[in-house]
Amino acid sequence: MARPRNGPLLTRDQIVVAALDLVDHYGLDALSMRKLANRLGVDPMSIYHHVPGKDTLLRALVEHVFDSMAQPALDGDWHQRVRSWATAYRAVADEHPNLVLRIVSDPAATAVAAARISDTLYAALEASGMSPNAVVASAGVLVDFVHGYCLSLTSAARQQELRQAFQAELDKQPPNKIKALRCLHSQAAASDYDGFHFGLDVILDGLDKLNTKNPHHTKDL
Amino acid sequence: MARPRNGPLLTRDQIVVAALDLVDHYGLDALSMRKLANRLGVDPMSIYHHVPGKDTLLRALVEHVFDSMAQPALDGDWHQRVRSWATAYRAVADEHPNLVLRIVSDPAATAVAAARISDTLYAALEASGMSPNAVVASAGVLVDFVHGYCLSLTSAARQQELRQAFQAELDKQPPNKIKALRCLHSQAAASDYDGFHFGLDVILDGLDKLNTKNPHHTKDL
DNA sequence: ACCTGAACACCGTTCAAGT
DNA sequence: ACCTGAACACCGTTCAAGT
Repeated sequence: MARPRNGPLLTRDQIVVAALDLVDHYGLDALSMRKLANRLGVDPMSIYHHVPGKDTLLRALVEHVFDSMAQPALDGDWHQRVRSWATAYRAVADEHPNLVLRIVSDPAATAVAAARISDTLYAALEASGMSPNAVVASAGVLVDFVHGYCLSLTSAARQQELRQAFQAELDKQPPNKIKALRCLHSQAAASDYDGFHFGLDVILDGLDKLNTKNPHHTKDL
Repeated sequence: MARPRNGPLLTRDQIVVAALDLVDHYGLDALSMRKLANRLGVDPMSIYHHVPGKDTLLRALVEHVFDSMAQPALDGDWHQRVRSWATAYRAVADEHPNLVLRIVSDPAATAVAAARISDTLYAALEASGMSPNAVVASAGVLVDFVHGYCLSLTSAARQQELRQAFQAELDKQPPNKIKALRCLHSQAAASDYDGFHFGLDVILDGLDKLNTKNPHHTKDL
């Protein structure tokens, strides 16, 4: 309760936690330096003594959520290890859906965050016997898929809106062209099927095929 | 030169084209209703007589760029047709990198835009002999990968910044943990290798395997 | 019907001033 | 060293008024 006599009123960590709370509860657009200061009971400008600006603050948010990411399991075959990595990555997105857009769109933040946790992904891929070049290329495919999937998850939170837009678009199309689209639509609306593991399986199978076709390949990607 | 006596000073199409031009040249953040009006030589509020607000305007931009998307080829086997679809989609992102973030993050816009062009993707997947459920799931994987890849392309435009952040992060890591990361780093910096086709090949191979393992499967996704 | 300008409720950030 | 308040240069949008 009693605040320490000497310590600063504000710490960088308090700022980051409060900002993340704001984003998680009210969305990325609801985070403004002024609202954040208000929530911290402080003058807007006080924040600038601990963080250089809003952009740095957002970067710090991304770092913060990746710091709390679960360490992927290190046992099992390489398929399982890759799945474990992807699942841990996805969990971060699930816990902070309002931050996903920033996670996937800020290259610096992503690079820094990814560096902390992607050793396990590279190690898992190396365990498959791929060449270093293939490891890098494969990691790229996996990261891109996971990013795209996390984005689609975020959109799913606004699925009602999406469904309406989709329905309106469907109604404008000639009926003979949209059988498959209606299928997607009803699928997306009704099913609780999770495309995440399906996608991982497809990619892992594809990497298997690449390995058998081309064992110890080094430069013919 | 002479403007028609009766027509309105402003049309929705002029607004969309000018806004896209602003985004393409100066970035998404540089698009403000006020700057747009200025560029059109008009009062900021005049725009609101043709477009209800900024959000609708951004949605219209996405629709506009997808309207100009190349129609994917309809010949060839289903692998080629999927590649053709993905390439056409990617081309849109290449031509409007500053809009990619909006494209992948606005579910309504994406749904509407995708409906216009994804018949070809579904048709291609159906030609592989998959069940309708598998077609939908496979399309999801492909869309997610393409979205993730397009985002990484956008980031690549700011690769210099990314590389610096990455280097800084590398220098902080213990040297024994980062061999693979350094590999990625130098690869990303030096190579002109395109992960796009590699990713498509991996996914298509994975879908092949799924088809042979499980011909005419219907519900065991 | 279309366009305008003033006004409102916001932003991020700089700067000089306080303790 | 840390915090504050006024100020600057912006936003998107409402509203009443013009033609």
